[in-house]
Amino acid sequence: MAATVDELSAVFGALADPTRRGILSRLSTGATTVGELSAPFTISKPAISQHLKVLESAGLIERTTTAQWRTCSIRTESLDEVAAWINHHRAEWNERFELLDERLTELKSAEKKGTDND
Amino acid sequence: MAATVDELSAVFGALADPTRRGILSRLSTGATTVGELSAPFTISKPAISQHLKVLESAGLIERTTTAQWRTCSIRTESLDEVAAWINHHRAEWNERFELLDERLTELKSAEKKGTDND
DNA sequence: CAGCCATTTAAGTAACTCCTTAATTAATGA
DNA sequence: TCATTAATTAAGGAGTTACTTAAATGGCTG
Repeated sequence: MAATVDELSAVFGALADPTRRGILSRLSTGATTVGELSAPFTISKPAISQHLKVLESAGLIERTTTAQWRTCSIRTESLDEVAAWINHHRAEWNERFELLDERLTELKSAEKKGTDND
Repeated sequence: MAATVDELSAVFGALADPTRRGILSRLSTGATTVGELSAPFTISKPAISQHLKVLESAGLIERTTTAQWRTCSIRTESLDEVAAWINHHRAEWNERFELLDERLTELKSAEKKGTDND
């Protein structure tokens, strides 16, 4: 384990990988085993196992052992933390952008030339 | 303008670092220069510069050059994408957990006969 | 018990991250 | 022009991540 990564970093880090987000997406249709979980992915089972370990230590999933099957299921609390962080910042930023938007609207109505870009 | 998987990874990855989240937090009080931005951190300016590059390529900030100062400011669109992903999953998961919660409540009220603990 | 099944651990590797210091670019002002 | 200031690029190192294959673990079953 590397020097105590804070929870938020762990959760964001866990979500930064498309395979792990895929696992969570699949898991949101219901708890399942590692074998089923790894089916849609081309990578090996040990690789999936490692991803699950990351998700577990970030608090995003729970694993319970039933016979030889490890059932994975989702925990929402970590997501809630992340959502709180994001929404906090979005709220602040959106206030600023509303002010900015007013000024830009003024400028636009003055400029009104109409060039499109992507 | 639609979110691709890679964009999402880039944004989550960018948010997975406490220094970068600190930069964003500071930036939410207003646009500023790299020098001011790096003041509260103990790491070198090039390190901050590198973090800014990550944030910029994730679409979380914008940099404009005015004389020898690079002004950094926040973009919210990437955050919106992330928030959408999270809220999508939270909604799904919360549905499942509400169902679970009902069953647990039933169980609790059934148990709640002789024991007083939580 | 022996063998099978689902999954994890172990070991190794290529690529990436985060940081450093030194050199570089670019604008300002005497 | 030359020195100063602001920030970046370059080069490199320590540590981490994401994968691989091979071996091990733990439970089930014939």
